[in-house]
Amino acid sequence: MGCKRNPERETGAGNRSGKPTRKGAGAVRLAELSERSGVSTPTIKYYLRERLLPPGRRITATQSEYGEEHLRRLRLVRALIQVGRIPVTTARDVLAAIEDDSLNHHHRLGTAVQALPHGPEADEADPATAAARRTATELLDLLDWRFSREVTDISRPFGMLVAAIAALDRLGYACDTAHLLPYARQAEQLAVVDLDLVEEFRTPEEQVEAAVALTVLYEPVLLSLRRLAEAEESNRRFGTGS
Amino acid sequence: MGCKRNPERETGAGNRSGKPTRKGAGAVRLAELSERSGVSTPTIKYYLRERLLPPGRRITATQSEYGEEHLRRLRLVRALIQVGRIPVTTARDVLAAIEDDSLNHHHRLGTAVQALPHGPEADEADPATAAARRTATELLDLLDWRFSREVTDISRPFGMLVAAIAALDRLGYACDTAHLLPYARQAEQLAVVDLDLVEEFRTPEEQVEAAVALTVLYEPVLLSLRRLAEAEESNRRFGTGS
DNA sequence: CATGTTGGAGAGTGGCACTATCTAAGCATG
DNA sequence: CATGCTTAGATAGTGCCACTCTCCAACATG
Repeated sequence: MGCKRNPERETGAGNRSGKPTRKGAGAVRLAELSERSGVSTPTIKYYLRERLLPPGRRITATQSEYGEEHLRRLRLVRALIQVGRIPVTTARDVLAAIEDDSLNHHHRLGTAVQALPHGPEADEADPATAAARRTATELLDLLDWRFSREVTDISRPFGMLVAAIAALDRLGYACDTAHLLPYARQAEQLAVVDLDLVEEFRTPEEQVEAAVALTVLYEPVLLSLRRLAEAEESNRRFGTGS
Repeated sequence: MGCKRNPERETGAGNRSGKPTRKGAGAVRLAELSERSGVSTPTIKYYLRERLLPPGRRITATQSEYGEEHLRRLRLVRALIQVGRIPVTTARDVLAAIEDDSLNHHHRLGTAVQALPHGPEADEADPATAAARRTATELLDLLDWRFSREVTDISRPFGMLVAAIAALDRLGYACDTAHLLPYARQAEQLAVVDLDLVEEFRTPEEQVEAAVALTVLYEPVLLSLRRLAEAEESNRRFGTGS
């Protein structure tokens, strides 16, 4: 505190070529990583401890240096946690899945999405849950989502869907396949747009990271746009009246 | 603990006529409210304390009874908190807005949505935020969302959108109006579907409650469907390969 | 009248995301 | 080589949140 560092070291700024920074080019130490990312040093240490960030290159017994890839990773972590609102431990699992070389392209994405937060487990004792499960299954059949259909028992997004339908049902809001279909059709179209975006990246690594980042970071975009659109539509229908 | 209540008291079960329970018909006390809702008595007490639930009808100095409207409210609260993942204090504000008689129809909804969680405030010092704000404003202009356009400074959904765009930008994912437009168009269509659903209710009170409940509870539906659709599309494009 | 339940209030719990403090080891300078 | 700075790593502490526990006096019920 009270100790301002002068940011005159512009060491290696502009290493934007794809390959990982090599041999200390553009490498910085903790303090500067903190400064550049806007994340406090204690928090970076915490992320290192929690393995959200890979350790830096060891220089001496007590010092390491970090490269552009650390900066980028740090920004990804912050985005996932702050904007995507995913818990720290979840973020670790998601990032681990992204990098798991033992899995193929599609599987890595699946594992990553599987780790995403999804709300509490549905209460299987509740009849509303059973009904919701039936509705959701029926919906997948109608949509001919064969892949999702196969794994309904273990898929977290499916569980999330069931829990939401059950809650709506308990409150007496009709929520059957007829109501859900338009939402599902929209989701289908969004998925196409998203995957098109993903395919613009060349390497599998970039693609998987992009897929996860886009999945998570477009969620707030989608929700905020829906809320804005609803405000707009509400204003159109009920505005300045009664 | 270790004390099972026998649920033989079916007091007034089946009061499902719209009007609020009157004069103790169908009224129950805390223990049974807990049993019927599946929410523990301490938690109900906590909600009463936090004013998420209105107090019961006072019978004696130390006892109150609760009607169907309490059961319904309790279910709404649980759904908002558990499925909609909104914080307890936020839920209180949202519910207060729903019931605020001083506001009109459209305004109550606006206030309720305004109270919804929205992530951290955008860091105005960050140039990415400034750029994101420009992008978002431009998007609203393109869409001709005049209503939202007027209140960009104070609208929480707008802030949420800006933060998300800024995060995507910082990570180097292109996120301009061209990319956002399809999402916004989808959101527009969803809003129409949602508001149609809302208009099926007759009284303004029901409509406002429905609007809030549907806004919040369809969010997990939307997100889970998108994740499922992405898995489906990913499987279609990359599945069983490499 | 004995036993158990209730509403109300305060304190306690566990989880989470940091945040603060400490230590030994370094490097930089004179 | 002395001095003053930073750093990695570990441990402990903080603040917030959503409950959860405990206690009490005032009933209710057999």
